[in-house]
Amino acid sequence: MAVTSGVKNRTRQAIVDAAIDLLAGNPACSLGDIAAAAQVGRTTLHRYFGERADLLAAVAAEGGERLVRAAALADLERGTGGEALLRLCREYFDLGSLLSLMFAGAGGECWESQDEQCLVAVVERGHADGSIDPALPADWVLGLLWSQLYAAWEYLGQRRDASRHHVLDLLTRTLSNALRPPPA
Amino acid sequence: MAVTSGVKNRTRQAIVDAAIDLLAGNPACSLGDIAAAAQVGRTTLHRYFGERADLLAAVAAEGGERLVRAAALADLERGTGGEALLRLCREYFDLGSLLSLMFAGAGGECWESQDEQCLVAVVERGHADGSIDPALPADWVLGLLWSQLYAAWEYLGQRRDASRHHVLDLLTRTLSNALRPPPA
DNA sequence: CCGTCATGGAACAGATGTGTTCCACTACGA
DNA sequence: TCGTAGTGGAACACATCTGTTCCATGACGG
Repeated sequence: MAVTSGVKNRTRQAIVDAAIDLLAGNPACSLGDIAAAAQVGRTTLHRYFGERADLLAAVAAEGGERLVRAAALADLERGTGGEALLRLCREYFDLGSLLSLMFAGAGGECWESQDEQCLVAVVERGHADGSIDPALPADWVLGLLWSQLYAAWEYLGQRRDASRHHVLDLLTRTLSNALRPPPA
Repeated sequence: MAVTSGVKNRTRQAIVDAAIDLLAGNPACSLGDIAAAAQVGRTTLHRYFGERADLLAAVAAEGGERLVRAAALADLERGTGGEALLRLCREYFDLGSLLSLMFAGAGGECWESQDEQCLVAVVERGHADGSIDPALPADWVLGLLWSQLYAAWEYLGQRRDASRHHVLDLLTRTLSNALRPPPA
């Protein structure tokens, strides 16, 4: 049951990708719009995802995978907690419209459930090694990470003249400053 | 034409208030839900706001007024730009669910149009007087302000044990750190 | 007591989205 | 050439939201 036809896989992926892009802009968008964006008939979409909830679940699953992949690329075990968090931030920034989806979709309930614990551990490592202000609770730090990521993504979308690299630089600077512990 | 009946004013205000609360949680919520939340018949709601768009416009107007009022309370002319921005942040924080609405409603297009310029001036004052890192563009700083406000509001909503004052303290600390210029 | 003011409920038509069924078309391999 | 897999279009019933109309009720002042 593992490998379906290559065509089916590609169609399914096209639908999920289109769904992520459109739902990021408008969480209430219609299935017809998604099908059109995926260049697929609405009938075909329903063949892959019987109900809207099925598609949303697939989107959540895909989003979760991308987050896990990004976290893996960030190599969270290396260096101080603060450094690891900044690397993670850079990887997350590449996720693009998925970032908007996290905010629109009730702050992301599902895909973070187990990943959350892992990230909390990184922040607490930062608390211990002095790279993150211990006065900032771990979940506050993570909320900060997400909100600044979203702000950066929006900023990039509105100011087309700003280069991706420049925005990432601003993001890194403000986030690392925000987390920096007081000079003791 | 200025003063309608006191009853009408109160009913209208109740509808707008309910709309702000519900739309903040779900921008696609139905007029029936809003009417129910305002403890008003759907007929009455339609009597005050012929179309959904009319209600949304009233919500935007009310939101704009609240923002302007908050900005006035912050006394933006006083002190350094950085200090003024932190005072503004504290005032905005009291706006509650309106914060969520700003993000859900496409990042707030209308009510900021003229206010935006005023806030940009405050940030630039901060650039000049050395209280805000000049490497951070003004609109980046404002985007940061909004995103952290949203994060703080969400944090307060999820962790009911955290006191309003404590969250405001976290917000102030991280925001002022993020904007602080490098030690030169 | 009577009129009006503000309201709520019921019912309706129209629009939109959803989920389903049925049929036709194309590509591809046996 | 034939059968199958994957697809798209048309049509349908169903649900929800919207905007409107009509009528009944309670409050309040003259």
